Amino acid sequence: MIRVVVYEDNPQFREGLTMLINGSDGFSVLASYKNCNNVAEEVEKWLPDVILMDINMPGTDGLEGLKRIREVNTEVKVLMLTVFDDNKNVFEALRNGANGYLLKKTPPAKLLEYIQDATLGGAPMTSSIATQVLKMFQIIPQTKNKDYALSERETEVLQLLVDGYSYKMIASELFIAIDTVRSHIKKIYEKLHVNSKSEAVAKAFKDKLL
Amino acid sequence: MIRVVVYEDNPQFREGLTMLINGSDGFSVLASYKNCNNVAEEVEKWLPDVILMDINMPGTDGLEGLKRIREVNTEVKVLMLTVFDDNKNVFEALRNGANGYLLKKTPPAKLLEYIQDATLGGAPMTSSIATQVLKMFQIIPQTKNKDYALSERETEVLQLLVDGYSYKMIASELFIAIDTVRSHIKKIYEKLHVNSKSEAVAKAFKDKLL
DNA sequence: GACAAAATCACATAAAGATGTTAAAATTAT
DNA sequence: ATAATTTTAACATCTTTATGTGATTTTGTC
Repeated sequence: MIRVVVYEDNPQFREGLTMLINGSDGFSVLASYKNCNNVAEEVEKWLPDVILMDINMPGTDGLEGLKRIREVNTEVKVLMLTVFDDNKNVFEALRNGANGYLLKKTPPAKLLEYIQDATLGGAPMTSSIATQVLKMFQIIPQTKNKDYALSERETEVLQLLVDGYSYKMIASELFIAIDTVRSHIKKIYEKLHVNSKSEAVAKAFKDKLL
Repeated sequence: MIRVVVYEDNPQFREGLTMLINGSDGFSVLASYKNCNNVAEEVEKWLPDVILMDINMPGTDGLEGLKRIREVNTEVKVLMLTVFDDNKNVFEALRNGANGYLLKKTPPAKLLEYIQDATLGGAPMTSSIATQVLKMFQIIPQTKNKDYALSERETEVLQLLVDGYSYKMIASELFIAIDTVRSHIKKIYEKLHVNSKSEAVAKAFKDKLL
């Protein structure tokens, strides 16, 4: 039995969802609420398998509700429901640990399937949402990770430079003489084609060297 | 009729896929290949709706094949097939425009469903893959953009520091005295709570200040 | 106009960093 | 085993940076 809690402000839609789910074998609505004002306590009380969460609700909305849920429960599957596929909300929801993102126009049979899918570890999404998600990935620039062939020790020293250590601090951290630190850094500068600490640090960030 | 092209080096699996798809109503395999060596021409020749693409193949592998496909065709749906859910490959594939990612152990009925799902704009993924994808989103840090209330001039100076300028260079770049540069930088350090150039640079990157 | 914040500049000094040269151990690769 | 690379280290020197203190000039705001 898949146990569901519903958050949806529209009474008609809330009732419709409840009837659909309760009327289906293997599904049961434990409770339904019209906002997320007390979502943390409610989730801890019911311990549902799946939460259907409307995005747009008066009072505490779905995104905020999701955050509060994840503070107390990382297991429950949360499916976001929305009328529009708003790019920003999709991203924000997934970043905050939503398990799926569905448009409200999803047909009843599909909805049940999606709920089950979520309990099995899937990430059910309306296809228009899925398309958006895939596009987001393509926006993310590739980690170039240029290879400057830094040795292990050099990488270690660079890491400390990035962390704001002085030569003296690096020396004591690595139990080597300060002149050795100089040697390493000189070599690092050669390899990175820079000639100052801050340039090396900037390059480390830009090229995601660490 | 959903028109499919298959790339898979294992003859048994390739034949199995072909028979499954051809034996199903509404699906048809146009061609199947054991590597991606000529993937661009093949895709342009067949213009399939969906491509099933094995990741691990001798010669040109699936990831490289995907890239070549996207250079000539952004419409065809490409579903990656793999034995293991290797995090790195998943990310790389989605970044390069894959439409879905399936484990080879996917049951035949599900596979057909996934193929159809892809043609409808979905992003079919085996649930273990979907979980990984969702986790990736959570790794992406929110753009905090902390506000240290740097003045316009200070921001300008910080930018030059990040670009590796020395005090002297900044002075000549901004047509001010080097002591003025010192003043600004002292103020910047106060505001950022740091006390060296490289720390300021690191902080600028970390907090996406520029 | 008064006031506050920002930008400008100067002088001094101690600390940190950059650079060159040289070279011995230790480790790794061939 | 020999060569190549890496890691270690010392010494000298010059430049840059960090920090303090104080002051004048702009600029924007009430």
